[in-house]
Amino acid sequence: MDFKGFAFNRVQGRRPWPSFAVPQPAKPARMTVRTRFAPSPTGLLHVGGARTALFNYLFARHHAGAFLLRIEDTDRERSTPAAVDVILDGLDWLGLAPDEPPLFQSTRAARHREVAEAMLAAGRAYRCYCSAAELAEMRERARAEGRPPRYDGRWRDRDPAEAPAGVAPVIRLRAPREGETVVEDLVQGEVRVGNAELDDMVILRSDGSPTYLHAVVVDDHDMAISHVIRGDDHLTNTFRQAQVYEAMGWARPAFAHIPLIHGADGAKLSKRHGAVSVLEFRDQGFLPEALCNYLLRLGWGHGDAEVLDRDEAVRLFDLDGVGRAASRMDYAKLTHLNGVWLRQADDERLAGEVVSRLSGRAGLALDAVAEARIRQLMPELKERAKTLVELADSAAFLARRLPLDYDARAAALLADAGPVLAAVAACLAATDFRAVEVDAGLRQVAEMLGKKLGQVAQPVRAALTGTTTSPGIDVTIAALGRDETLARLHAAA
RNA sequence: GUCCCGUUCGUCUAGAGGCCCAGGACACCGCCCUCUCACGGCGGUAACAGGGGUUCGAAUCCCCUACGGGACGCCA
Repeated sequence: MDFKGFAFNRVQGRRPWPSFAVPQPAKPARMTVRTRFAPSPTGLLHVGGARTALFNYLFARHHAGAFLLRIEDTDRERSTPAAVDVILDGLDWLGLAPDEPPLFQSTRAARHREVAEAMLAAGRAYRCYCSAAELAEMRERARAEGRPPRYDGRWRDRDPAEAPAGVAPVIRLRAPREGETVVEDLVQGEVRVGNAELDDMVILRSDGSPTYLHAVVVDDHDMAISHVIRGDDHLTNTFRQAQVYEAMGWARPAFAHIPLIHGADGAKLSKRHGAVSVLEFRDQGFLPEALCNYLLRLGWGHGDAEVLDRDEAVRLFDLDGVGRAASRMDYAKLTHLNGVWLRQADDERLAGEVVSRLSGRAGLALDAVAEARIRQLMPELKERAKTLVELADSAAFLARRLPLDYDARAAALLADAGPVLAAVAACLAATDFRAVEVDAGLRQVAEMLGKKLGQVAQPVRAALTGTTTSPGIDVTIAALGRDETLARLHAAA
């Protein structure tokens, strides 16, 4: 196995990879499950890619194997370090860090060329001197005649001596013309195609660089990948890749093509469908465990299981639970799931998220006092929010300073609430501001005034928060504390 | 155009010949709980794409049609 191609330089110093030590025990390599996620750095990690990564990760973990990352950056035009960081950050956030340092495909060009040359030497590939114009014309004619646009193999058996001068050739795979290529796909089942449908694909470009289809095979082989789990847009590519394995006499990995994710309208997922990038979901206040949970259930099911943490997912996940049809993003369900995970999340962690999301907002005093209030009320706040954005909004009143802004409904409630607020203030002043005492006090005031509890609580809520919704008024008052509560009551009275 | 894949409530799915006049979850609609908002509880509307077979019996097996998606580059 050759891992010399690993590029450490780009990732060094930016994050601690879980284990830099590459575990290569004496175990038979083929028996070990090794999966990989192989995105091309094009600027964003979208949810489809994230789910592919998740499935690869879960499958590897389930089988006590390794999960690897390969950055397919052979397209130097589009690949930038920033785009690589987006992928790394996204995976990191989702908790899908690979077990070995990422392999950058661009560092492996020499090896790809070497394999292509070997195929050439073995007669399993040949040089083709067709010009771009020639190929275009070939496709054009085929299309006009209603045939599939294929390379016709004109240099397949031609004497290289006839090569036109000054033309740099590409290397093409000498693919079988008869029979058929069969792929046993772990998700799609047995898929077969007649070899006559396939043409001799280019494996090495005229500039000596490898094509994607070729590089992937060489890298998967060299990385000892046992299971290739990828989007089903690659299904038909698999036939050609299978032929490369064939030509090199390499054992094929197992393939599993998982269906794609579509937007709510059933069309291919794109920006116009709303959030598609995982970092975007992070900014919109989704928790990584919620996104993972949602993505897991998209295209995979296990009985009625809906809410699954990482451990359960690892325990239950396997390819036989993966469906075959494309699924649509459902933001409502994701949001619901996020609420479920939010309620289960650690208060301290959520308080930290809220503080960082609130800091920088105008009119807020995020001092130690405010943070303490947020922490204290967090168990109640998180019960009511579906996203971190909502959570932060709902906590903002704890950090506001007088004078408060009242929204329309709150203002209406406060219009003639003076006497009620005064009575509440007077009553509370005598308590110790613990929730139970506050509750008892408010009930007393209500009874005294001949009002229902709600008729007292709502104006108070409006006076304290500037809005008409908040956690229970008793715990809200307790979190705000004596001085702030009384000050806000007086200000609104 | 050619090839490949797919099709269960609006959405995600359970279902691998009788347990299904199809179950769960989200969304939606009622009711309950209740100081607001949530949470929670209870109940409801809602699907096997269509047509042929096979079988005592089909959502489950076969064929056809329709629709949807994907792939056909010296992109990845």
